[in-house]
Amino acid sequence: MDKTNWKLLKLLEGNGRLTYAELGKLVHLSAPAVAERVRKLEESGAITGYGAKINLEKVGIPITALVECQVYRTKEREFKTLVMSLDEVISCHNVTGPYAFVLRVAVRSMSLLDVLLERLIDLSDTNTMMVLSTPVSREMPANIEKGAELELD
Amino acid sequence: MDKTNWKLLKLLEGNGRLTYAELGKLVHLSAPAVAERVRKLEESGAITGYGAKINLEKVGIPITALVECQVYRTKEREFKTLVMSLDEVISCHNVTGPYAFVLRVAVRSMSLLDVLLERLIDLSDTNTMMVLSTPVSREMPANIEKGAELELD
DNA sequence: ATTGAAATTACCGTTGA
DNA sequence: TCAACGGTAATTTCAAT
Repeated sequence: MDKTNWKLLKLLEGNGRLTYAELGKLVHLSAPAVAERVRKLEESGAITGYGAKINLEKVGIPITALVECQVYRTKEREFKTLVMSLDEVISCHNVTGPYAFVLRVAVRSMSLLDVLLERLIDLSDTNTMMVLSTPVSREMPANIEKGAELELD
Repeated sequence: MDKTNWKLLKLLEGNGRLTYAELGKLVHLSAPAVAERVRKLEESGAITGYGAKINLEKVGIPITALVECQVYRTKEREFKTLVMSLDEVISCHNVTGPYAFVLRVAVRSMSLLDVLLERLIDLSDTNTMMVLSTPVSREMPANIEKGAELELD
């Protein structure tokens, strides 16, 4: 995990379709050298895949909310199952503290949010925060180079 | 925004490197037809780009936390500026409710989390939840097809 | 179907442990 | 001396048109 690999990760995070030749230009390496590094990053699980970035507003899903869920003691497993089955749940974090789960949900309309919350309320006490804007959104921290000359993996 | 476009979005979300030919097979369309659809999705801003998916643990960043920040009335702008400058902040949502901002942060060590929280505390009251696991994480809702034959864009 | 580009392979040189 | 890494070049595959 040297500085070059961090650069590659950051470059691929920003544009997952850069070619090895292009990456090579940017990190001052040959295409095969880059290919080998990327292959190892993929093999080690550091890179788990490549995906399109989607603007939910532009596809007709204008509403997103954060939902904190204080799950009833006996309903933990049931809750997890429910959450994983709900299409509208974009992310679900299991966290420390009284609110065991924090969900990010995306819906077409407030009425759909309503029915969603109804289902969650059967198994938990919820606290809902509507997302007004998202000034920061990325896959990994910026400027790792600063503290990083570590031996990893 | 017909059913085929939803399928394309979902396929590209899962694998941003699928070729037009491969996509064509999966949605029963010719490669050029798919290319044209994807081009329009990109042009309209529905697809904003393509990126690598990164496993933070595997790259030596094992700790992530959610931080709710109740920003002091007079410090809103200053807070936003600070947050956008912090490398460790992966996402920042501006939300309704007393906690104006919810951050997701990723760090190498608890001591780094400590210094990060120190800086936030100057401008806000914070509540920190350590992320134990993330059972769900995706870019867009699953199974949009259900309610969706809408005319969008 | 053709053209061009990118991925991959093979081979060799350098370096550092 | 050997293992790891990078460069060059040739080949093959494959995607875009």
